[in-house]
Amino acid sequence: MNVLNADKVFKALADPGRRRLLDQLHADNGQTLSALCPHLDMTRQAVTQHLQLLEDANLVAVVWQGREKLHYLNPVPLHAVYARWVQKFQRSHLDLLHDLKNQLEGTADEKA
Amino acid sequence: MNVLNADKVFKALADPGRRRLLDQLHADNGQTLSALCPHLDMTRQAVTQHLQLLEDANLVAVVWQGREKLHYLNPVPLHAVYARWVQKFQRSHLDLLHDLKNQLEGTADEKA
DNA sequence: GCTATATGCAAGCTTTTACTTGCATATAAT
DNA sequence: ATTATATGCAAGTAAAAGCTTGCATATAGC
Repeated sequence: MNVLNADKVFKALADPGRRRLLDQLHADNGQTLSALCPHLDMTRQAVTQHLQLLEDANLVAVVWQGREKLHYLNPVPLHAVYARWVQKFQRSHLDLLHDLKNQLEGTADEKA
Repeated sequence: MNVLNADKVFKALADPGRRRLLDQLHADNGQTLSALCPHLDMTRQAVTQHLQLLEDANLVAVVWQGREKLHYLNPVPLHAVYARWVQKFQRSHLDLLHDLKNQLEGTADEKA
C-alpha cells in the first residue's frame, strides 16, 4: 500500500489538467510552480491544488530551493499500476473475441 | 481517438467500484448484470451506471442474450494507456534521483 | 395467460471535485 | 529597507459524480 495507492493514482490521472502537468514535467523535469502555470489556463492556486494531488499520489516529488518549489516526476506508481492493472488483463484466454466465440458456440468452459 | 479516449478510460478506472467490476470480470468473464451486483454493496441501478461508464471507455463490451446482458472485458484500452502513459514515463534519464542529483550538483542540462 | 426474472429509464438527493477570489508570508533583488 | 517574486492558506461557488427510489418493459418459465 506504500508505493501503490491505486485509488489516489487513478484519481490523480483522471484529470486532463493533471495529465498535462505530467507531460509538462516529462518535457522538462524539475520545473517550478510558476513555470508550470502558463500551460494550464487556470489560476496558480488551482495548479497548486492539482500538483498537491499528484504529490499525494506519489507521482510527483517536490524539492524546495529557496522560495522556489521544484517538481519532479516519480515513475514508480505508474509502473505499479501497470503491473497490477494492465499486465493482469492482457490478452491470453481473457481475450474478448475468444470468449465471445466460446459463448456463441458453446465450445468450452461450461460451468459443469 | 478511436481506441484510446484517455479521459474516459482514466475516469472509468478512478472509481473503486468499477475497478472491482473489472476484477470480477477478470475472475469470470461474461457475467450478467445480476451476477455482478452481489459483489458491490449498492443497488442494481448503480451498478448499471458503473458498467455503462466502463462500456463508454471501451473497457467492457456487452452481448445481449435473451433478457440477459453479458459483460466481457476488453483489454485493448488498458494496453493503449500503458503505451501512452507508462512506457513514456519509465526510468531512463527521467529518473527522479538522477535529476535530483544533477540539480544539487549543477552537473549538466543547464538552460544556457 | 400469469408470474417471476432481468433489465431500462429518469428524476432527485448528497458528496466530491474543480476552480476562484482575497489575503498572508517568506525569499530574493535593488 | 523597500519592492518584487514565489508561494501558501482558506472560504466560497459551481459543476460533476455517485447513488437512490420508483416505475416501466421485455423475456422466460410454469
